[in-house]
Amino acid sequence: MTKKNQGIDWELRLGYLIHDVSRLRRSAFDRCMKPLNVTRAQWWVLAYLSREDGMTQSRLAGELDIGKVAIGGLIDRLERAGFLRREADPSDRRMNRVFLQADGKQLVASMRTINHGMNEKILAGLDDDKLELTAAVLIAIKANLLVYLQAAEE
Amino acid sequence: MTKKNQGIDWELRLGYLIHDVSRLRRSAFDRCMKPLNVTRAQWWVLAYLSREDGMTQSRLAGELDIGKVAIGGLIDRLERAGFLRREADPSDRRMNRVFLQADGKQLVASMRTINHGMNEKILAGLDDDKLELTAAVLIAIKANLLVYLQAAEE
DNA sequence: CTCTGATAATACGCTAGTGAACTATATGGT
DNA sequence: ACCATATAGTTCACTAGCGTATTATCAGAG
Repeated sequence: MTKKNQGIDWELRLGYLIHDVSRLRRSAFDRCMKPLNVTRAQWWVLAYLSREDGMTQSRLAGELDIGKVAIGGLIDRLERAGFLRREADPSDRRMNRVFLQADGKQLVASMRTINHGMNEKILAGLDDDKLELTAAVLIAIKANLLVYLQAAEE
Repeated sequence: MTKKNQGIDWELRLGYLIHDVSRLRRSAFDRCMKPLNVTRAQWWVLAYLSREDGMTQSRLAGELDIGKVAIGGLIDRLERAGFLRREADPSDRRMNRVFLQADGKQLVASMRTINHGMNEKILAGLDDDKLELTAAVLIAIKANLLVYLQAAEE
């Protein structure tokens, strides 16, 4: 009787919770970043780019796990806003490499501190042990999900 | 040294994880539901409605925590597909009440079983203790987030 | 060298969310 | 009874994601 399936069904509760927390976290994030006039999706692009400048669009899409189309649109908007610029790769003209501009770098710095502050408040009152176990459970779930999605591939 | 802040910063890791799991779970869900030709957002509408038929649009928006515009669009599509119907409230003509149609009820039933099966696979190999603690941590984070968002309100 | 197939990016059309402005209807205070 | 305010829903313009089809370019087989 230590196995699952009687009582509350965690399957559903956890699903709701993860969805909820993720959504609320997004809201909070967006609220923080609003004064900087940049969206969450755009922030991710800039953050990844700051760790490795000059990636191709496809590579970026892969890192962020979104489609080529989505990344194209994001880069469009970020380029229009002057935070980065596209540059055709000289050795393979199919590829665009994406480089942060000065404005973009500055923005990333501001965002990092804001983000850090927010995250601290959000995890207030939770000690490391519990967080560690939670992370482990989430990692396990993620692994299951990847298997599941892989299986449905063929 | 049992307090936080040295070593790995959980703030960031957990953030990524929650985001990831939520996203992957959505993907898995969508893949499951694809044969039924209904999206995740639409499924939520039908599920909530099945618990209390005849809600107003605003009420539904509140339950699902999305905006009036979003719910309007979802209901448009669901109505067009014949899963539900709008009906003006006789006592207050500003309101539309939304009712499941026979097709919609049937769909909800199919979805419940599919969803249940998926969730079981996703939580495979995790015992109740760990899941319980994870749920508790997520609930705490959610509470923090609500406080945080509330605070930023004014 | 050429043709075939893979890859990078884009265009297009869809769902889904946001906020702001608007219309129609209710309701409460005077 | 009337006007101000609040509420329900819609429209519009925007960001963001998906899948499919298209175009340009590259790279390898014959």
